[in-house]
Amino acid sequence: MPVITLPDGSKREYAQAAVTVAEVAQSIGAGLARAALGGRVDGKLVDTSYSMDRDAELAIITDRDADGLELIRHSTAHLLAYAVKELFPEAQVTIGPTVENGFYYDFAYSRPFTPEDLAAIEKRMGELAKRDIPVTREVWKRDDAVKFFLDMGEKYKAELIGAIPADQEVSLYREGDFIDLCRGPHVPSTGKLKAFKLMKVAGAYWRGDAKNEQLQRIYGTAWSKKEDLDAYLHMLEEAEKRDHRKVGRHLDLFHMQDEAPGLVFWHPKGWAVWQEIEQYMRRVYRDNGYQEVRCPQILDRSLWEKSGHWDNYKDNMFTTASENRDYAIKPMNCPGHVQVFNAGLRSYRELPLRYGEFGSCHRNEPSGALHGLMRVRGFVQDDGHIFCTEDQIQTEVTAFNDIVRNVYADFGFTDIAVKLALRPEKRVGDDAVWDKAEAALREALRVSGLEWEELPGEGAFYGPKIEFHIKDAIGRSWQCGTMQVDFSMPHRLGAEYVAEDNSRKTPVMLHRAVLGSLERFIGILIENFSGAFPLWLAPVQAVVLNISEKQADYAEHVAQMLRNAGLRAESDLRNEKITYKIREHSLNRLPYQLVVGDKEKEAGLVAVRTRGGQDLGQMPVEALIERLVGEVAARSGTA
RNA sequence: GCUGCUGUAGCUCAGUCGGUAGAGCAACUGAUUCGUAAUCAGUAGGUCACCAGUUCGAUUCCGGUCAGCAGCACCA
Repeated sequence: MPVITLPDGSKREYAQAAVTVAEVAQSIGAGLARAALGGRVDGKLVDTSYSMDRDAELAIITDRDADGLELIRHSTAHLLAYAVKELFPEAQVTIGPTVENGFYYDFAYSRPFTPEDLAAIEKRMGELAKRDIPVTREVWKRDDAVKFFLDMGEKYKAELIGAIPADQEVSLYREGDFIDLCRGPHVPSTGKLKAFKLMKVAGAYWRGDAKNEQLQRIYGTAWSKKEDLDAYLHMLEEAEKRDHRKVGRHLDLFHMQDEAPGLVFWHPKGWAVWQEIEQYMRRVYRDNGYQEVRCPQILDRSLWEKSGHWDNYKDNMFTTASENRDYAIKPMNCPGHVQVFNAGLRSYRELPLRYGEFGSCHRNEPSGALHGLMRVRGFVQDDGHIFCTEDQIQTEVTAFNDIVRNVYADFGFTDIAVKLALRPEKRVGDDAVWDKAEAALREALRVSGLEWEELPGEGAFYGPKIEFHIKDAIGRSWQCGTMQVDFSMPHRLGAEYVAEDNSRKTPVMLHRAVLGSLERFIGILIENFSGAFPLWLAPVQAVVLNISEKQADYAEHVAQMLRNAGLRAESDLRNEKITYKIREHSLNRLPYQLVVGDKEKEAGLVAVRTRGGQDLGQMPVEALIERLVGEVAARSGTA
């Protein structure tokens, strides 16, 4: 006679020996019974058919819960598999998990699915959902399940089940003629799935390993109601509109071409943005005790062998040769900075010694990885290396944590996630060194009061790293900053300093970058602002528009005054109607449009319009300059 | 790198069931001198990504190469 406690604290006692989630929902109300997708019993997610034979805490899951949406997505993945098996009986099922905004299901099939297949599958899914077929759970012995799937010719599924310990029972879910191994839980019937859409088909490796055969993955999105689905599809359109490749072309910031895959041609306007950022970061270097250096692009192979890059990173390095010597174009700046350190006899008194460089690096990324500015083969990092003692690590790392957050705030990013990537399989240095390095970063994060997520196996080959991820205006996350502790490379490259006791010691090296690749960071900025850069970053900050030819000289005079005040200003003297010019500059995201006609010319004024369409009225040129200079200094002015 | 798709004017795209191509915008010329998101008229612009093959003839069909897009793998 179980007593069920509901989330509001109320208790319900049931006369029978055991009661299901569905029965509890029914006893509360018919509406809830219809809405119930599953339950959470003592914190564990279960089906509505789950039976409770003792006292329990129960929350009924509906599509209003985040868990309910997960259930819907997971069940929609199964519905997809159901439809595929009906239409393509030879296709073998594998796995179908939920992902952000939806789900996917991987199938083994003799050929890729076409867009027409996708449409047919989606149609069948709709029909199956409409028939409101019950979804039921069964518990089988593992070996029975393996045999069952093998007999059906589902070798992938059998392999998955075979990996489960033999003494364990497995759960299978049946809907109509379709049966699938699954941990569950699932919605009680297919009719609960109302808002879904298949998005795309792509190859994916069995068990995520490039050495295995490639499967056909179908991606879909699913929501609890149609309005949510529509809103999501609309968001995707918005993201497409602000795609940096498209915006970059439209705003004439940069281009890329076939002869230089993964490499960027920066146009004057894009380079103006770049320079603003680079000069800003140069001030950050200066204000935080860094000295700027510059090292060669190409270094002899022997140096890369010593640093460990030749063994661990060769596949990604561009190499070249001359007069019987092999060289590599640098993929990282660290070995160069060690050479600068080594060029003099260092004292402990000089530490910490901080070098910064806008170092141009090249990495031979796989062709399939290239993506606009986000993943390139040639890029510049705001890269720095700190040579210090073990005792100084924590202070340096915590100071860096502050720099990172201040810089991001200046660019308008305040939602920062911190991750700690730990030792990878392919690495230099013994485990004791890695223990020490990982502990140092953990401690520094703790002292900085940051929360972080740990990523085993994701570190650099020479050391663990803190990663800083920023969230952009439409909720996407990007890795930018990094801080890595390296106990290996200084030793490998022979870095030493004279300690207090006159002995020679090896310094610790901290690898760090705030923005990461400038190319990528600018790509992120373009998408974040949708091309409408804040005033301080805008390639052209103001344009002066004359109404007719009579004010051409005055318009150019105003533009010159703005330029004299250090602003990036142009005049647009074309013989076009004022509405034409305004439309064009607004589409080009130009922050301030200054209209001058006879009235303004006579009185020495400008009529100010912002790119948002706001009319600020007439004002003296000096007043405008004061306003703009103030906004640039404050890094505001995103109007 | 793998799988699939794509490559036509500066941009966005149409088209050719095999007979060497078209629109809008942009550019250029002329007219218009205009008050807050598109003035009108005209002109010019393409080795249809590249290389082979089939064919009387290929931008179109076949093969290859390169590049791009989506996903996977990779992202030190």
